[in-house]
Amino acid sequence: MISLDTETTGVDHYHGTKPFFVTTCDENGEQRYWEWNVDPYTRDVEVDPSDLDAIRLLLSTDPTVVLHNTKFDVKALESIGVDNFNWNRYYDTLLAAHILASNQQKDLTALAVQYLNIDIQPFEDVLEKAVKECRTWARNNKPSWRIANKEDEDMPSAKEKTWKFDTWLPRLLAQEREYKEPVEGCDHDWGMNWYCQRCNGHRWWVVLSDYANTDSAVTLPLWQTMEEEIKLRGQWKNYLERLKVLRPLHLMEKNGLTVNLKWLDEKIQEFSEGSVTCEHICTNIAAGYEYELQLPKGGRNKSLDTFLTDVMKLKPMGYTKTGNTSYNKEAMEGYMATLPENSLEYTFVSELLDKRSQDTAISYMNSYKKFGIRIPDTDYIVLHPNINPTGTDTTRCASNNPNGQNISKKEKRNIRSTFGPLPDREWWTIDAENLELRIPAYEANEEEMIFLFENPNQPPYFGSYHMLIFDTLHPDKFKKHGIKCKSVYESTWYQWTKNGNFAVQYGAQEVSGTADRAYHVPGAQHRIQSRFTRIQELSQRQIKFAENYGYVETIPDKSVDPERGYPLLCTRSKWGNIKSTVPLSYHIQGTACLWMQGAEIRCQAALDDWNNRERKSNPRYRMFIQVHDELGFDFPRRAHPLKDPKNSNLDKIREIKKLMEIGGEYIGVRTTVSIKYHTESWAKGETIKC
DNA sequence: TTCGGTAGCGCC
DNA sequence: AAAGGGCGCTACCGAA
Repeated sequence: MISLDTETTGVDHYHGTKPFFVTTCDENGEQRYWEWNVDPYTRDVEVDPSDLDAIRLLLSTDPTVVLHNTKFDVKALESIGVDNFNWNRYYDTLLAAHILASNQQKDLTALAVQYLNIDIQPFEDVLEKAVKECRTWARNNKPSWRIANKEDEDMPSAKEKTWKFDTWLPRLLAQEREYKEPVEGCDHDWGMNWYCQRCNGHRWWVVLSDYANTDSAVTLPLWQTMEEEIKLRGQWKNYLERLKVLRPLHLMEKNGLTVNLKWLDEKIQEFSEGSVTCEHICTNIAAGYEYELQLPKGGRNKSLDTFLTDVMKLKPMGYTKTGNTSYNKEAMEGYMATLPENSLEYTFVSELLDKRSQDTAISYMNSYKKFGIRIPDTDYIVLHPNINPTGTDTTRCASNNPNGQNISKKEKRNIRSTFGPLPDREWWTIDAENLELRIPAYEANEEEMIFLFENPNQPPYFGSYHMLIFDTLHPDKFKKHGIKCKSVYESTWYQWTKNGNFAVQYGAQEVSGTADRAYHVPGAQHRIQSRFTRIQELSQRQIKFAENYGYVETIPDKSVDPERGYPLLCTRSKWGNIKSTVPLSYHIQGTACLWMQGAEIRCQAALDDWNNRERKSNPRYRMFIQVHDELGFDFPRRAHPLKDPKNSNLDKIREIKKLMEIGGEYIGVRTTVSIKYHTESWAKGETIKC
């Protein structure tokens, strides 16, 4: 068993980030490490091929490898041609940290303190100090060096703490300035000015290697402690299952998703013009009040605040969590509902709302351009959003650089329309249907709801949960129009019913009236809860459990561990008690995302099988994104699934559908998926029943 | 100049 | 004492 860690020139593996330091440590504490120079003008790493052979050889002896954030190091190694990492023999301390304490800090420094009582922070502090000093020196003395910078197009992820991208700098500067190299074996006594009092060596030579080697040395004992603890808590099977999802996610990230650059530019242009028009209308209205308005690029600034509060004298519609008057979307919609439609105030508010939504969309699209990699000879760029399975308090994945999970599908500001398969490819997107509603319904045995989910073709609700609730709240309307209420009240009562349902799903408390306001029906939540009492009881059980133990567990998965679910620590209020809104929400959300995790693992195995059979150098059947309950597949383009099923990918999609839906059987919930087929864009999908 | 908090808005 | 869960990104603003 060895631990392995890499230090890199950044985090953007697809923009030239490379490892310049690889360190390993075995169970006897023997360390091996490889360090390469970074060209300061290009940031290219001058890798020694014989070192690569040594690393490959080490991996080929099939050790069990322990890493902290496996996907990152595997991508770093792959970028320099080391691609024999064995996904069947590794452990990850980041995943371990999540299963042991889902909502606590998970960085190596925090874990070393917590599990080993070792403080490695001083190594990071001294590294930070050295790097920052070196950056300042380099900026002043080597203007053509490529110091990490937010504006550098090969570092789209550089935001704050940019110094972390330049940890290669101290050693280089030590050489550049001809500082004396510390004598190996000397028991260094570092003085205040970086010099060793004993051997006269300069600390910049070793500040990075000391830091990195400490990390790899700590990782093994950390893992051993964590492994024991995971087993002690009866979570070993759940942990092993969790390990399996990293490879599918890794491949998903590598595949990435394609955006049509022309469509993207058109959309940016359209929204930019739209935003300017809104801005003009707003500033003109303000001018009528003799107020020189400076609209913010983001949500709000002082100029806007003053205008809304003091000049137009709008009464507060709601408050931010710190108690300031809120001018968010909800407040704006509140003004629009109460002000006369032909008033200046109404126009101002609606134009401001319009401007904001377009500005948000523009900022997202600009980030796609920043992160996108051009695909030669096409109009497409490809994005590689990072997917972080330990980024949330539950088992949900987070996504960043760029975030692939908040791409607008609103009708008016649809951005998914700029995403789509390459001309020789086709996309399939598969959604779990009402997954987070089904889980509590089946678990609590809420019979009326289960009947609905089991009989999607039967009257009166035809499988629609929203319609069931609609009838509960508006029986007269439902009696009159039946299922047609959906279209008759599309943007009013039906939409409000959906809004209220989501509020309840995410834990809105009855006493707050939040859900009632969303439903536009006083007392709505109470009426619903008295019709569906069992889910309410389930919630109480989860709260009780969380109050006793501090966490909730997901529903045990029979294919993983029939005894134990995955533990999720619950958020506490500032007074230290469990927030009552959390336990059921985490229990359901956590279960839903493990359902998806299982689906990803099973689907990737099927894709591997198909790809191996084809024996092409590039895997042709791939997953490209997951958005919590939606999974995207990128397949070679074949015939249309309805027009020419035999020559289409329909058989493979049927298999995928089966592999996804079977996950419900393991948790006692009937789960179904809906399937869309895309040849042009992510926004345009044909529903395929199969 | 850097950094963190606040706010707003996109997704499920 | 309060009562809507989970995220990431951008802009703004004030303090370090």
